[in-house]
Amino acid sequence: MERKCTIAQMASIAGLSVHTLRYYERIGLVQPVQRNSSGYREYAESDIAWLEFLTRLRLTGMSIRDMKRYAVLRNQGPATVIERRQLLEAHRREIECRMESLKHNLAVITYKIDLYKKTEEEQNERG
Amino acid sequence: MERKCTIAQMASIAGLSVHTLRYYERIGLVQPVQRNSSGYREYAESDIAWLEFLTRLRLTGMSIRDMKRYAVLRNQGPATVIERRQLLEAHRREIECRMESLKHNLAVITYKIDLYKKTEEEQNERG
DNA sequence: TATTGCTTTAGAGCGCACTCCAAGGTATAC
DNA sequence: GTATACCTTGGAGTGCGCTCTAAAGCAATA
Repeated sequence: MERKCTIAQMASIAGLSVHTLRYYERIGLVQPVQRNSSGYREYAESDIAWLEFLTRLRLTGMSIRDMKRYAVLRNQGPATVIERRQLLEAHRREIECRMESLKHNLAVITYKIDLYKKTEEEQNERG
Repeated sequence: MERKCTIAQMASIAGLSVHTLRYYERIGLVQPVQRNSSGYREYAESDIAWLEFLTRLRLTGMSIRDMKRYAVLRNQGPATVIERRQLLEAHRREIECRMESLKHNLAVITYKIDLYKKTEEEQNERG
């Protein structure tokens, strides 16, 4: 017997707003959630992992459009594992690329910070 | 004597669209550009470095709002170097944070990719 | 002189990813 | 019963960062 939780509880667990949870369901990122007799959503514990993975994809810059592609494949079952892997691999390459770019730009920004420090020292000497 | 260039040339050099160049000027990220007798913009070579630095800030996820703050400080001259350094240092911390998060999420995604590979192998054996 | 291709402006439009609202139903506590 | 705190929906609104349009003027070439 799986524990159920309300949308507010799930929002708190998954670190998303209730608005976002409903939005994700509406656009098909999440399959229709079970309802109780009053029509309230009843999230299952098993939904947590999926929402967390979605959040990971978002945090790493995947667009909702691509997340949707992934979600659709996932819903189609085991036949799509190759395609899903390829999608993730493409995303991984993008992340790696962006990390490289970040690293480089970080170095330039650090260089600039050091220049400012020098300028500050000179201002102190003159002042 | 500095070389001048048109907005289209600058767009090509800076890797931004002419729309974006005008937009950046309009919102004050870039100070009013010199004009020739016909009212056309004449970018100076010295504008390139600033536009490239702005692009670096954007690429590293700084909001236009914060870039504007930085630009305003810069326009106020040497008196603001400390504040500018602090702003960049705060931004650097954010970049470092995001890189850490990317690194972690990348690991999870890689883990998932490897799981898919295993599944694929099993499917092949059974198939 | 006409065409093509650049430039100008104010202002509108767009795509994204939410975020919120109004109007109503349900659950719990007092 | 009633207060309040949650839940539902469709649809509108928001903030961001551009991106484009219309209407006009300027420049270079045939």
